[in-house]
Amino acid sequence: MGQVSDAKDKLVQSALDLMYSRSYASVGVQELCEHAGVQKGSFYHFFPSKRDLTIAALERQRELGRCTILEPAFCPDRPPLQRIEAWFDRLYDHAATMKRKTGCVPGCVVGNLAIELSTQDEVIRHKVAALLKDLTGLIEQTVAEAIKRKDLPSQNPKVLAEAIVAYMEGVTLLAKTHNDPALIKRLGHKYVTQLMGGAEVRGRGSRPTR
Amino acid sequence: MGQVSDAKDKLVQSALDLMYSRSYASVGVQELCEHAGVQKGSFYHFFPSKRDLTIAALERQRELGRCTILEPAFCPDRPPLQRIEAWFDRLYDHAATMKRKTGCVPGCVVGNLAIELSTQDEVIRHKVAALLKDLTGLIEQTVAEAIKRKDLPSQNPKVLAEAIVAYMEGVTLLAKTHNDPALIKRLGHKYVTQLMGGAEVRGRGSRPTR
DNA sequence: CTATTATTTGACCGACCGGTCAACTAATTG
DNA sequence: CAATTAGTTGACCGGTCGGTCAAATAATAG
Repeated sequence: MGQVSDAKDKLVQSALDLMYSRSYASVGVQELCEHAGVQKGSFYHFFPSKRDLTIAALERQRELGRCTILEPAFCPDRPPLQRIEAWFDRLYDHAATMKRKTGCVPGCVVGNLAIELSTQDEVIRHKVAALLKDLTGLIEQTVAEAIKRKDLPSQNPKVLAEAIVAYMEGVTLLAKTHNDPALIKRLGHKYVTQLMGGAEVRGRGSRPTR
Repeated sequence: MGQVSDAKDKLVQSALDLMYSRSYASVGVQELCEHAGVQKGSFYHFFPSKRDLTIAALERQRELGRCTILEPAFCPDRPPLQRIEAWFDRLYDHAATMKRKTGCVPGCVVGNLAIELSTQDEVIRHKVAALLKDLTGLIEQTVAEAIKRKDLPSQNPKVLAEAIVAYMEGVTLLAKTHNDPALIKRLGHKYVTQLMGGAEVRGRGSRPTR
């Protein structure tokens, strides 16, 4: 009953687009509405506040990231260490595409909001932390598998996964700061491998995938 | 001639304090002035814009970071790899202190502004990039020394230094997101060492400092 | 057709934003 | 002393901020 609408979705997508390429604070409700082609009243019909829209946008980012980056890279018919390589490859491709399209390397949506809002908004901080925990879980499974296959020396997969996520966020931050996607390529594969203690050759092509 | 004033310094320090514990956008010129005990007109007597104050604050942060973190940690009578360990130790101490004092882990001033403003303000982006380049240079010298001493396998010190700075920013980001200084301790020493290819023992106590 | 419900509209709110300015005060110089 | 200069004051500017609301509209259910 009543009319139906895609305004909610459009608002969520606009929030993701605009906040990703700039920042939370620099995107006003006004601009959000214009970008989504929606009136201000409709905004507050669907979301009690700008913060709530942001939470929804983060939720959407979780799905989007899973479909476009994580699932393709962490596809189980690749050996585990190559999944992580493929992940960094995709991050590089994404950064390069964004730079080509917008002139800027926008970094990581999650990391961006984490840094901008963690000290100011506990609700958003928790949401962001949850997304990162999820990601860490995925990495943990992957390295655990690599350890089981003896592609990696025996070690605590949970802490290692945290380290890898940290490294990925740091590399992304540097790429954004220098506005240079090449940095991701340069700091990708090799150093993640070293970070894992996987050193020079170990685990490379233990299945003939390269 | 004319009266003298410490308003400029007070404004710079206030900017550093406030923007560090929250964000650039969330700190208004008004609040900045109140915190510094200065009138708005005085603000614009010393700085043409909020952005210029921010640049000055970043410059101050360079000196502050050098004195309180970098110089103590990278003191040359420690072997090079231990300097990097000492660096992460100091970062942990700092985060823990901030958490105790303010309830929040504020992350890294430079990384925070990098993420918040890199896509929006080229001037600030360049300043931030310069500070990170400086830091990378210091790390590069350090790892180059370690390589020369054979504490580290032969490799490109420039790229390795970038990787270490990235890792440090990433760890700091995670600590801020989870509001947990312990994360820095957990992800510190061990994984930096691995990142460098310094693996388990190599280079540890090659001078009897432990 | 009527009642109900979901959505849309756009004017409006007080607060705050970054920035300007002319008048004023205090210290120094000759 | 007067002149010069550096710093201070606080009112003021147009614009934007996040958020509210009452009335209008469109789709469905009975």
